[in-house]
Parts: sequence; C-alpha cells; structure tokens
Amino acid sequence: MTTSVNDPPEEQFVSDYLLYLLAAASDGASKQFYVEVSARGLRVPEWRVLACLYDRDGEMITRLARLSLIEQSRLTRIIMQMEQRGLVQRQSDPEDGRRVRVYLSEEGRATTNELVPLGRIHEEGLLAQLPKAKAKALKPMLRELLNIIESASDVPQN
Amino acid sequence: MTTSVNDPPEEQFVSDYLLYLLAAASDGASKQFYVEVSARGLRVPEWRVLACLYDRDGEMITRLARLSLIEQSRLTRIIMQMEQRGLVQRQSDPEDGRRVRVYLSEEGRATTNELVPLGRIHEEGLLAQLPKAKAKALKPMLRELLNIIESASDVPQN
DNA sequence: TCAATTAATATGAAATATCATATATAATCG
DNA sequence: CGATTATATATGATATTTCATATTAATTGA
Repeated sequence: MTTSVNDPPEEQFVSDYLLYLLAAASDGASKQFYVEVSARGLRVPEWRVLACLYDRDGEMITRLARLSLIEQSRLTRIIMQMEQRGLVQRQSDPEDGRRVRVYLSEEGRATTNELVPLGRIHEEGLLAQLPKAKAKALKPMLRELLNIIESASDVPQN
Repeated sequence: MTTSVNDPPEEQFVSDYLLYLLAAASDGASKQFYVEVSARGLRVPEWRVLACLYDRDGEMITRLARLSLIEQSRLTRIIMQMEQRGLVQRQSDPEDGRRVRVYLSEEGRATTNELVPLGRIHEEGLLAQLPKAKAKALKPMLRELLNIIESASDVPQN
C-alpha cells in the first residue's frame, strides 16, 4: 500500500488519542441532543443542571457543581439566571445557612420531564447503531474508566 | 436490601446517562492531563491546537477548528494569541488567498514534542488500570461511536 | 464561649466565548 | 467576461467564564 505525495499527511496522534476520542464523542453527542435542548430555550449547561435536579431535587450548589461538571462560581450565576427564568427556586438550607438548595419549579420540572425521556431515546438511538455486544459494553466501560479517573483525584466526590 | 429514609435519593438518570459518562470521563481525563499542559503555560484548547498541528502542520483554520473541536471565530483568536506568544505562525495560502495556514514554530514544535509523548503516557496509565480486554476494546469502541455520531450530522468532516 | 479554622456561596474585574455578520477571495455559470 | 454565489477568515458587540477573593455561616478546640 503506497501513499501519493498529495494525500493528506497521515494522522499519527490525535485521531487515536483517548482524550480526543472522549472529547469528540462527548462533544458530538451533546451537539446532537442540543437540538432538543435549544428547542426549549436552554443551553447545554442548563440542561445538565435540570438533569441533576431530576435525580436530586434540592441539592446544594457545590454538589450540583460537581455532578454537572460546572465550576462553582459559574454554576451560581447559571442557577441565578435559571431562577429568574422560573426554572428553579433557590432556598437556603435551614440546617446549614451556608448552603443554598436548588429546587425545580413546576415549569422546570415539566421541561425536565420532557427532556429526560428524550435523552434516553437519543441514547438508545446511538447505541442501536452499534453492534449489540458493543452497545451493551460501552456504558459499563465508561463507568469503569470514570471510576479510575475519579479515584485518582480522590476528592471523595458527592 | 432496604433503604433508609435519610439516604440520598437514588440517582435514576444522570449517572447512567451515556452523554454524562462521556462528558465526565472527557472532563476528568482532560483535567488530569491539564497538570502537564498548564506547567507549560498552556490551556487545554491551545494544547489541542498543538496536537492537531503535530499531525497536520500547515492546516487551515477551518479544518483545525473541526479537528480541535473549537468554533472557528474562537479558534481564529486563539491562533492569533498563539502567534503572539511565538507558538505558531500564520501564513496565507498562496493557492487560495482566503485560507490561512497555521504552522508550528520552533518553540511550538518543541512544546508539542514534549506533550505528545506525555499524552501517550497518560493514556497508557489510564488504560493500564482497566482489565486488559477492556483496555483493548475501549478506543475502538469510542471510534465506532464517533463514526456513528459524525455520519449522522454528515458534514463530510475534514 | 469565643477565637480560629473550615466550608459554602457570591462577587468584581478581567479574559474569553458566542453569534451574527463583515470582508476578502475564489468558483460558478449565463 | 462579469455578475452571482460560495467559501474562509476576521471582527464587533454582548454575554459568559474565570480566578481570586470576599462574605457569611458552621465547626473546632483552647
């Protein structure tokens, strides 16, 4: 197998680099689902917050930040915006006045209840295009990788 | 197995959501490698650009943007900064005056030549913590997923 | 109990990103 | 050819993000 001098140079690194594959897959998948997210006037970080609250309504800012992969001071401002738009309500924790707990509003819950199933459908749609065995193996593998990564930085997450 | 009323509520969605697993793994892995990146005065997007140029020195802005997962106007400004700092040089394509081709400078190449092997080592370190079979399967699986994602939006990438 | 320390969130100021669109060049086609 | 359309990059204006640190509340331990 020969290579013409005018062919694009072979990629040696990026396209086979784990961190690239992860970033590209994450980015691409997220852009796909952005169709649904943006149709509801949201951006991806806001959707992530809603998804976290779907699982843990009333969670505090710091933990939401960890779960949603958003830096704390940024999340604080995102939550403030979301409160203005009526998607969530903030309430300081009576047991620890430092904490601000974030709750879905009616509207926020309605939107979330729409998006979560759509997210599952989107995911199924992606996995359905993989051979069955691989589709079954992908998420457990990512979870295992994630455990490895998290145990390295050993901040006992959330 | 019972659940105390005071246990944190079970996560139902996020921690098992493909897009979360991808984002969290990507984010976490990238943060790990950021130790090396920041030690060289770079941020992650700049490192991504260097890595792309490692494979394709002289690539044009638009394609670099696709490869490095950075929006074009943002990349334009990043490249300008990197040129100021002496990491790359811009040169307009003699065959197509609209194109700006980006080349590694000596210094840029030196830094890249340090980081690429470190990236490989980091990757190996991560994969080494997975059972062998899974370590072997992970990247091909991600590549397959990425193909699916890219073929969906069918902009014949780069 | 009251310093001192730790933890949670907010905020100011600067840097960066985003979105739409301008500009410049190239390609197409009547 | 010359007009029209398409492509590549840059830029302006605004919004967002970041980083360091301020503020407020809780915890610890002398």
